[in-house]
Amino acid sequence: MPELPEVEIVVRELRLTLIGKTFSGLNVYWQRSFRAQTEDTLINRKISRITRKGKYIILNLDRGCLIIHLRMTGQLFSGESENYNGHKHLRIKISFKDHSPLYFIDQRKFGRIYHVDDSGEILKNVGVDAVADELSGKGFIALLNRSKMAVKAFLLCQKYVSGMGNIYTDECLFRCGIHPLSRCENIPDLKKAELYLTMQEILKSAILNMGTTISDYRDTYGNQGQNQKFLKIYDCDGLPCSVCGSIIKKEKIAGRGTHICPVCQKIY
DNA sequence: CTAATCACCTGAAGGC
DNA sequence: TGCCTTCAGGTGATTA
Repeated sequence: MPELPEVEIVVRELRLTLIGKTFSGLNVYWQRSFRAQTEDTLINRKISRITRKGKYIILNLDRGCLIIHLRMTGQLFSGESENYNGHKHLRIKISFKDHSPLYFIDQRKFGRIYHVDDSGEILKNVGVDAVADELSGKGFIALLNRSKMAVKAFLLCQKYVSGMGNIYTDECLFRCGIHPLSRCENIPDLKKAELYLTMQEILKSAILNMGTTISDYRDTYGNQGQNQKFLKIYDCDGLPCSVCGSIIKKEKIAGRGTHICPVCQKIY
């Protein structure tokens, strides 16, 4: 469910509510949602800093860190707006010394919370964040030049660039007129640069719109995002393309439902 | 190296 | 109503 913009919203909110808090309790209702890869206990650890890499949320503690991935249906709720005790999909409840809770709700049970000494092992195969300052246009083009993958598979694969998911990948490729099956190395340099700029713009404006809510995504207060109102291709199959009027089709590419304008998007 | 398929899970939607 | 299939914002392992 959540891709980079949705995770970024969650991270920004968690910074406001969790920094400086000290753990006092942990209840795990679905064992596989929680992985302790350290001898240390969470109790009495204090949250010092909260960061993000791709779709991973990293709570840095005074010792070790807690890494959270929401996968498809994971949600973090601060409990400020509602009490989620006894919720059907409550997998983990974290309590703090000030008695405030953090709920991890996850219908499909794919999400994970890891307690580790160091984030290195979990993040070792996660590439540079798609909106990080370290990823320049030149750097992005260099990564594409080295890949023979279909561009959709490349963007979905998190090891080169991280944070892109199915929605934003379809949106970026449509806006650039690039067919998702295009081989990265075959895309003209000008188009590669355009893809970089489009990716920055689409992800950043989705953050300004508080993320995309198709069905499950909510921020930590339970609010929906607004970005779904601005999607031009995702979930638009059967509708006319906003640029040329052709009917948008949907097919399976890179293992995912993929939305394409058959006229606007060119295969390279 | 790239691609395809399954596995992990629950629930909503559509066909018959 | 009910049963069956397919699909869903993700990713990791395994197999061609």
